[in-house]
Amino acid sequence: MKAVIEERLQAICKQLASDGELPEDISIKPVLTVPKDPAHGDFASNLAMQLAKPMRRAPRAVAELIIERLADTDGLAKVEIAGPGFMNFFVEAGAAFALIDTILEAGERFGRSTVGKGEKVQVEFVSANPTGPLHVGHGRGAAYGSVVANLLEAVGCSVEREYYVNDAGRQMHILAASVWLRYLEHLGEVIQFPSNGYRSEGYILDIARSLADEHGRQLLVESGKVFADLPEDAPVGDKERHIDALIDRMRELLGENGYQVVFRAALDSILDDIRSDLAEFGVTYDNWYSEQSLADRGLVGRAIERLHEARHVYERDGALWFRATDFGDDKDRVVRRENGQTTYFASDIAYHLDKFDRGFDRVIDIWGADHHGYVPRVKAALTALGQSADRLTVSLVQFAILYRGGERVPMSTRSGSFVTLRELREEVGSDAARFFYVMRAANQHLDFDLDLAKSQSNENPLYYIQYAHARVASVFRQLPLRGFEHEPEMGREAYERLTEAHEQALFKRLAQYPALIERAATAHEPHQLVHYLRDLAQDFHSYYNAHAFLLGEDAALRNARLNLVAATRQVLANGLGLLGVNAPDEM
RNA sequence: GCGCCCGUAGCUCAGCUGGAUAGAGUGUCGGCCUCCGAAGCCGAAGGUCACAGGUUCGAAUCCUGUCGGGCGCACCA
Repeated sequence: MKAVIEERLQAICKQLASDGELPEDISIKPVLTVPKDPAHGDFASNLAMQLAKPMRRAPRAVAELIIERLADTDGLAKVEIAGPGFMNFFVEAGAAFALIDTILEAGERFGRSTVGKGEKVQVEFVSANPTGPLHVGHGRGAAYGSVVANLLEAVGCSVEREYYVNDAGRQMHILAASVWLRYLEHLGEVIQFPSNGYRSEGYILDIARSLADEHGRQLLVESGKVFADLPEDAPVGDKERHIDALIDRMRELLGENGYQVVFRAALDSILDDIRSDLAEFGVTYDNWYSEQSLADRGLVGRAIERLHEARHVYERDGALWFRATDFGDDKDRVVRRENGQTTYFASDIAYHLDKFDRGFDRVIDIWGADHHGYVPRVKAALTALGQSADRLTVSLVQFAILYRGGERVPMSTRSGSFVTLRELREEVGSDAARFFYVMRAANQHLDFDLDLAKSQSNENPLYYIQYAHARVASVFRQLPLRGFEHEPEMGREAYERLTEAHEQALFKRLAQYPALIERAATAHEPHQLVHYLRDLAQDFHSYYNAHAFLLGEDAALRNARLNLVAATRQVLANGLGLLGVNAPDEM
């Protein structure tokens, strides 16, 4: 019904233009909103106020003009002019309630649409360095990214979910060296652990042990040979030099093949862990994209060449710099270091070029908020290479702070006191974790209350919503016990009798669902869906408490109500489904 | 110093891209189970939308400045 009125208004605008009332070039898209106050009708429009100026008429006069031309719209009971010039639309009861049938027929598909027109969208999220298990910060990105992907899919985009594996950087070599040292130690060597290696992480020991199980003593080298002549691991200055020299020595002693054995063992083990962790969290990917593969295919070199051909690079101090300041960044950026190695940024340019080469119309990157300074340089590089940077959206996810017993849970990666995503899931469950993560806007700091997420009480908004769903299921379980059955056809004839305020409110809420999904999807804002579901659950609970609607002897009315309630359950289930949260029939 | 995010009820947050009397949860106070699940419902109290200007029919929302909080500012990834 909403769409029908909007189309009519659009047509009227065109008429007005052709009648010379309105300049042709003006483009106003009539949009109906759902007023908070039911007295303001089923829908409201501010169109008359927007047209007032170009038409040089008073808003209320414009409204009258429009209403005259709306006279014969089917299903429209009346239109009122209110306040400064709002038009309030009242829809005929029967016409409106037909939506209940639409919901029941569409089932799981209700709320899905094709407004995305099959646009190819890539959502890249989490992409944490494979140097250890995911922690709670990554969890928020995982939940957010997967729901954004679900939403975009729901509005008809063709979505690909990707994890960018940073398997090429120096951190990975440090990881491999750390594993190797633990392996040597496991086989009885006495080692000196570098202070900036992965020293206290327990999973390093596990990988080292399984390395020993699989390869025995094949990778064993006496520690004397390893550490001879290495520069000191000074507390302040020489850490970097020390570990780099250690890595070089390791490659020398093991040979490239031996080195790769350790490297792969470390990477594969950690990646497997991340993969299963995310899968248990309901997050799956279409693609795991290796950073190393970019270099292997020569794409990093090619990207730098392209920048060079476009004359956007220059040499200084032996390094090659991209002139990012020409494209809005505050500094120029190094793409190839003095030592000849390309930077992470260079890989990232190649990576983003490749995304567009793979044919995505739009690319969404979801990053932790601490990377925000990185956005301008990536966009600068894309612009410099003739790509439209508008097609890249970077969503920044703010940090989550855990609270337990009213106290902030200390989290620091280096101290080893961080909480892993796995621990969080085990403590509160995947449903609660996902729900709480996306409950707030992504650009909002999140206070994650562990006690609340665990509590099975009215304080917990997730339980409130799931309870509404379970309650509806319970109603339908009760039916046969009371000698009734649900006859949708009979109910269909009695929709105009759903006149209670609670029924009207509940129905209106259901009607908003498709538009809400569209908004949440285009704005990349899952929290809108969370709030909607909370409101919908509240409408249902209020209705449920106000009327014993199962008990009446009036079969037609009872079935009309059952249809309404069944539709409510369907929308709750669909919404929770997009959040990746269970909709239980019993709790 | 520069940049990004944020500032709304005691607390945690919405506010649908500028609309009608700024809303929820929680907490506080007071009610509701002989009846479909009380994990629920109903009501009350609670606000200088950080502050000061500006834009216009109309601003929590847009612009400028100030104050306060968080995060960045590598030839690391």
